[in-house]
Amino acid sequence: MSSPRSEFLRIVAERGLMHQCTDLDALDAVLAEGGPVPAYIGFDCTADSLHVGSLVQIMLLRWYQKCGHKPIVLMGGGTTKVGDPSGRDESRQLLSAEQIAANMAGIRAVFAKFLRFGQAPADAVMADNAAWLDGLAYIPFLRDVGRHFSVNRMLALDSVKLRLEREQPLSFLEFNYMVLQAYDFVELFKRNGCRMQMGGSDQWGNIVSGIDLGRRVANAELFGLTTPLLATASGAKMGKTAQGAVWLNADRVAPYDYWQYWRNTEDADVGRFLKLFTELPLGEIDTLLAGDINAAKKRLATEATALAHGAAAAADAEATATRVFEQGGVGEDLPVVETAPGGTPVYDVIVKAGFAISNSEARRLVRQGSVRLDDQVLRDEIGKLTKGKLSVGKKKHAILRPA
RNA sequence: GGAGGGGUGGCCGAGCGGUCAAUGGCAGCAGACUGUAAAUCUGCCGACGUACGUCUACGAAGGUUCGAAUCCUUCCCCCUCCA
Repeated sequence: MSSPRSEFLRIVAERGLMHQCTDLDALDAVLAEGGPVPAYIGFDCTADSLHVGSLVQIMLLRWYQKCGHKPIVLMGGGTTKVGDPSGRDESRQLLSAEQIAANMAGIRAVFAKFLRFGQAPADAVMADNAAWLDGLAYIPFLRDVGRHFSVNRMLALDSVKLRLEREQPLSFLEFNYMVLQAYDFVELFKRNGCRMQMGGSDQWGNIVSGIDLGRRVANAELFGLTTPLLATASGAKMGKTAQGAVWLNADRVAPYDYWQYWRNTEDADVGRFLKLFTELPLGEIDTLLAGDINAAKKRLATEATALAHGAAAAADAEATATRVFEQGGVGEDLPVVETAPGGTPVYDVIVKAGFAISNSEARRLVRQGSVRLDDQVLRDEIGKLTKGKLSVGKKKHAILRPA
């Protein structure tokens, strides 16, 4: 297909958001007809927030809505009880119903930042597959849905095949996951007229299963579209740092740290990330890339932070970064550590600031000469501090303040 | 059910009675170089303690021994082949 007629597919192609699509031409025709076409992406409720690893999918839904279509966010309240075997060597730990409910609430809050929810035709809606999965009756389900699934074919799908090839166990529970996900798609078609499922490229098999099932049980023409599996230029998974995942909610990762995450993007990734994780026009991105690479990174950081935390928080993060890194000062967004009246030992302060996970590690940092107070190297690993700017290495800074 | 193989630090993977807090690789952290980048080189990398040191750790529980990740017993889990 040379040039898509629908705005959505054009953007998706231009920005590198698409990996595979089941029937690009037919989908293009449907989307170009005008009128909101509902499409969904499913999210497991395995944590109480989403992280940068899910950001491409979130951006996809955002663009989808911007193009006048209706995004459906499907919460896997039911499927999370089963666990998706895709891309994993071990089965997921089973979560309790309470945990799942709590996680769902957290994820909902993340989406509120990225999508417009409401009752209008192109407003986003949120669904929970527990609504139809929890009450399923086993025998009727097997007869109505199970008979359409070929075990022979399921065994050939990557999610199953890889596990078997690696001689890792695959329980019958997990084996059912794709059946349930396929059923979700059909159920969303029946309930919301949902025509398309999107997801990461590891979801391809699950998505196609849903399309097949839709054709068989509902005579529906459904579509699938996947995003590329993202890694940094040096091969690391997106969104993983030493401290853990880069979460999208401010409780877990402060806007300042979120901004820093993007600021430290590898050179080779800046262009790709600007297209994927900001909404800057392509022309402007080209201009940025033609200029100073560090300016482009700052722009990336500010734009991405604005999407997740709002423009004000993004501006604050950037202002703090400028003061700290370019002017050697301090900024309001730096983490604050309160010190005890008589002073708090250096190592203790380092741990409290989150720059080391144990006293031993903090002491080591001091011994290595990596710790500074107001840009003066500290050598005494038990010395007490009361106030000033504490720095560990080049990037970690915190403000000490007497309690 | 039978036969065999295996469970070691975040991961992979050596060790197979003392010199083992446990080789090596990856990941991570810091230093140098730079641009808050990458690559490269160097150092660090269980916890607690200013330090001599102490404690916890090699699937679990017992045992043998002056001394065990290493030997014995039982148990749990995983894999392969056979039924």
